[in-house]
Amino acid sequence: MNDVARVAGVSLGTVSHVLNKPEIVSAKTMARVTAAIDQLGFVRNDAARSLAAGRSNTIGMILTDVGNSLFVDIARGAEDAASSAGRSLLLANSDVTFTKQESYLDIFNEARVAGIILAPLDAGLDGVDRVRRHGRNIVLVNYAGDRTDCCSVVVDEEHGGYLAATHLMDIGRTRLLFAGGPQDLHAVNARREGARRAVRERGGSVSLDVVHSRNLKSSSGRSIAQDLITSGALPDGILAPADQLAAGLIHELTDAGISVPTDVAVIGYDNNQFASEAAIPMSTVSQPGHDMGREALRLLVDEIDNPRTHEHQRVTLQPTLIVRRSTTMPSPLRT
Amino acid sequence: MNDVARVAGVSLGTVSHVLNKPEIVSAKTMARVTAAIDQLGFVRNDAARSLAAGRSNTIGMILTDVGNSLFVDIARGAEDAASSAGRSLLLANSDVTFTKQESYLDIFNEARVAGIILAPLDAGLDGVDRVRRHGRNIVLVNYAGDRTDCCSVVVDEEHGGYLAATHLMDIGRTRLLFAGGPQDLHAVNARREGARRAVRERGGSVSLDVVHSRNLKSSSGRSIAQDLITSGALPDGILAPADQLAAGLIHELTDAGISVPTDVAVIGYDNNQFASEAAIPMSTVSQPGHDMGREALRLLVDEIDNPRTHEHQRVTLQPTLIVRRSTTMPSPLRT
DNA sequence: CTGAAAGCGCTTACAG
DNA sequence: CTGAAAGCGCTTACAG
Repeated sequence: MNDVARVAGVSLGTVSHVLNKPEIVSAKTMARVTAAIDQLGFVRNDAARSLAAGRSNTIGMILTDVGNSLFVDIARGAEDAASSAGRSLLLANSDVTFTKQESYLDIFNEARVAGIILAPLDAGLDGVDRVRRHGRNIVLVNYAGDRTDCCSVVVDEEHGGYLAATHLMDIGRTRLLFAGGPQDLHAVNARREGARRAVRERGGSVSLDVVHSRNLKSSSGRSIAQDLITSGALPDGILAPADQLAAGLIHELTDAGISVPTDVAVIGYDNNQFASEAAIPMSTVSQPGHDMGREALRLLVDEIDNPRTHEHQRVTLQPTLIVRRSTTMPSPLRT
Repeated sequence: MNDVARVAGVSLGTVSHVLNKPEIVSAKTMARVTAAIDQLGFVRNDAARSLAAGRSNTIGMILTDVGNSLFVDIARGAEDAASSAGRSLLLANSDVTFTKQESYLDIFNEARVAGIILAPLDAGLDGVDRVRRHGRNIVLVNYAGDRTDCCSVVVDEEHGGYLAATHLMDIGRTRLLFAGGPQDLHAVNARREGARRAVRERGGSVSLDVVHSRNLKSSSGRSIAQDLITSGALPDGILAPADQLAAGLIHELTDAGISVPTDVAVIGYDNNQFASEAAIPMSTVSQPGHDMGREALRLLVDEIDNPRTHEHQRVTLQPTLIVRRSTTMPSPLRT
């Protein structure tokens, strides 16, 4: 920047002004300085800028699992909102690992980012305290426990389960199974409760069984399906709290000659990319990932820009039902 | 850090030493300083550190498309290697958009990261020059054009096409079709050439037709399949240069009552997550994403640490064939 | 092994 | 509208 000032024949402060407050610089000076910048190929040193200004322009985002398209959607939403707001977004992948989440929190903290968007693991929100203690703004997305001391954007998981169960009952299924999922995942529990409520409200003779599994992967779906087949007591509608799990279920059922959806209708959760690509396109509950990311970034920027007037809030978005062939009676004639 | 020095009763420089060169500090001083750090909850300001040291500890990585699991694997590989090397990795998603790629390049350049790993678009490598002119280390991954002035990690795309075509011929297919893909994508062209070479080398009466498509999405696969069905001239083996495309093809063929793989064997490319989850698990060519990321980071760190002795090199990794049901004759009896 | 001091490249009141 | 100067929080030779 010194070089730029020399070449342009102005002072250091003036160069800084054309970069940060172009509106207070005269057109002539402006032109001289930008010419010098171009000529020299000058690129502002952001480390120095952050240090001098006491704040940075970039926002850090920590995703639970970039292999899950929900988080990719969230990142895209945040990215779109960030570029509209003139901020840059840097991503980190905690990869469902608590220590990685904590470590990235520290990295962003050391980098003095303007704020952090965290999609936290259920495992714990200790890091949030640590970061907030340093005055760093943080907003939680996708899961927020019961925290009210920072902004958060969550999805109504209970409603998602409710939607899925209601849909299965609407197509006439009466022996439902909520299949799989660890018992200690907040989202899974909420979805299960939503399904329970739907069945309760419907009344009548609809039953809802529950089985658990170690994780939400397709292998768990397969083993659940095998157990069902062995037991001989098949449900006629299955709710899986994840598309992967549902894919494993469908796979194994179909292989055993059990027809999906005729014998058993299956609905997943998350609307992952492959849900629509499968040979039996999968019904699912879709979470508004893009909106989640956008909202989270909006809240964060408000907190950064208006530290005095900002009030923490929890934004709850609604999931939507997506009906595909895995819960649709095949029509005798395809159009 | 001033506060830490005061509380510990040592000088500023000493605190810096315990953070950066713990081996030259006495045990007693070390203990006093770390105690003070804990007590104060001190977190080093990375902006100041980068500025004073003239270099940063973090590495920036720009991915073409985090929605594609290949890039997620690359990120994971780089992340693993980075944490072993004591560096932190920050991600950005160019989302197959050239302007975003350029903008992130500039952001990392402004941030004075220690180095950049770029998975570039075919669209152009201008930004690479701009960044290198500022002395920033950069390594290219997945695609490198013909650049030899920086390190790169690529996959032998031609060999991938060769593997796929050879496999189809090995299972007795003789009327092959290389289906889809824009004509201006380097990777697609190389895969097609590999397939051609395989057919040529095999000799005999195997034919290889080629059709193009606007993109690599499943909708393109569907429309290609429709055209084939309409024309009535079906191949008995199809190579698709992307799993998505293959999924669309399989979908549409199956819906029309054409059996995959009995009538038409289909092989995809990339080994995306959904390839194994599909109702007809898909054969595909797998790229070693994790290794690509790891290698790229290794090359970058070598360039950063040994600027004098470092020599640019291109590492070419080999893809592998993954055979699944979409190219396997179904056995009459399942075990 | 430790301390004092210069300097990294910016921003930002403050004068003018 | 522009310039001079202090200061952001560290690192790093250099003495001792």
